[in-house]
Amino acid sequence: MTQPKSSTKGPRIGRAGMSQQILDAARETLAQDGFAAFGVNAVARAAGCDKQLIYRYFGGLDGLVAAIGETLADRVTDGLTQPDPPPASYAALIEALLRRLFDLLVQDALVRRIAAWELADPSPLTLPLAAARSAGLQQWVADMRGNLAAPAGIDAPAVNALLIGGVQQLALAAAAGQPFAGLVLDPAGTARTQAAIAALVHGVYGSAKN
Amino acid sequence: MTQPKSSTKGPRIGRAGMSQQILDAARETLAQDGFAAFGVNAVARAAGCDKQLIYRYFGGLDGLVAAIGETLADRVTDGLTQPDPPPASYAALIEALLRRLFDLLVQDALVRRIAAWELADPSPLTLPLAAARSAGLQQWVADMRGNLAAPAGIDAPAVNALLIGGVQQLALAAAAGQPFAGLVLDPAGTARTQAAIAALVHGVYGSAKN
DNA sequence: CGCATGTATCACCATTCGGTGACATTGCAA
DNA sequence: TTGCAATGTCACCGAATGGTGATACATGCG
Repeated sequence: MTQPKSSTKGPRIGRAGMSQQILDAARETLAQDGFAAFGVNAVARAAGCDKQLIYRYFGGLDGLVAAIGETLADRVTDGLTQPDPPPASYAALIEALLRRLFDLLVQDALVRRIAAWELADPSPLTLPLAAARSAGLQQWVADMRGNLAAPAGIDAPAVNALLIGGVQQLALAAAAGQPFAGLVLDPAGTARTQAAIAALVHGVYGSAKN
Repeated sequence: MTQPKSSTKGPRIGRAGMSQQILDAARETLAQDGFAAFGVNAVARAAGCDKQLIYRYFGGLDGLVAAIGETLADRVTDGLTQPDPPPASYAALIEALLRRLFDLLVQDALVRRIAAWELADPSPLTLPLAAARSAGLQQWVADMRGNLAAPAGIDAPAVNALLIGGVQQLALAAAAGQPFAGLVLDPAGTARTQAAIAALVHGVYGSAKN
């Protein structure tokens, strides 16, 4: 009974396979349990391997987070992209961005958890993550903008930052199942949110096709 | 040398004094280090007493958080209040609310950390905190509103939730020293933020004195 | 064959955490 | 004075954390 029937040590899937497995487990752990539960032990458990491999292949948690960050910008851009006609105005562009960002955050737990992480526990670790998320947004805008421009006399970056923050906040609260500022985020509340987005965007940027 | 010169045990400041000391230490710990570092040991260390007293006087962390929550609504309402003329329009009311909320969150680390806590790690513990924060906002609005009402045809609760969320998000990012959505939150960025708030509010609610 | 290199795991370390029981001291009250 | 409840501290527990050798196994190369 003591003889090693099936070898438990030694290479089985190889470095490349195991690295990918660890990376997937890290994403899943972070997406499911948030950054507070995100550690070497938890990831190793989820990956079904020894934590030593995380140090060997990624140089610790830092490297693992950096690896997640490298694919994050594309994940955001892809998550925002849907096949439909290009926006006819700057207002329509921003409205589409906000609506899809809301949907993306509600659906993609990883991106949502990362957003929450940046806010609650900013650290050198989260800086590249924040940059990657921002880059993903900007990439989508660059892809879709065409030659649309914001109306003159309005500080579009500041206005957009505010709106993006609002959407992000509501999406985080929705995922938490908590009402926010008196707004309950059930399906009906979601519809109201989208209508409010439209009202705000067209209120500042105008409904005309500029 | 073994005789107890100055007694280290036994009552010194009494239950009331010690409870207050613990409560203060809890607020400071949460404000300084955030919810991730907020635990029985950390609070007891900061209060300079044994953690057993936290269990005795508050019934554990839960009760301590609840005690913090009880004073939170008033803290928010007071933090928003400043002596100045009542708003002349619904738009001015909301604009004042948003500007002051931004300032409050930037200055009051405790309120800010609690807001971040609700987002990053929602739990039964944070529910009363979220409710208290929301109640503080609503109390201020009730005090200031007079008989101003939102323009018809606009879902004011949803719009306001979005704007409040945006302000909150920017304030959290500012405290973290991180740019948000391309907006750098130095003094100049803060000025731009306030201008963007005004533009958005008057865009949806109109500049007229309704 | 023999041996080095890469792969994967186990065992262990010090530290911290939340939580509890036992004990010393004080002050009030009978 | 005696007794007792309240106050405050200490010591300990099991569990979990991040981190580091040492070891077993597999493979390829000479």
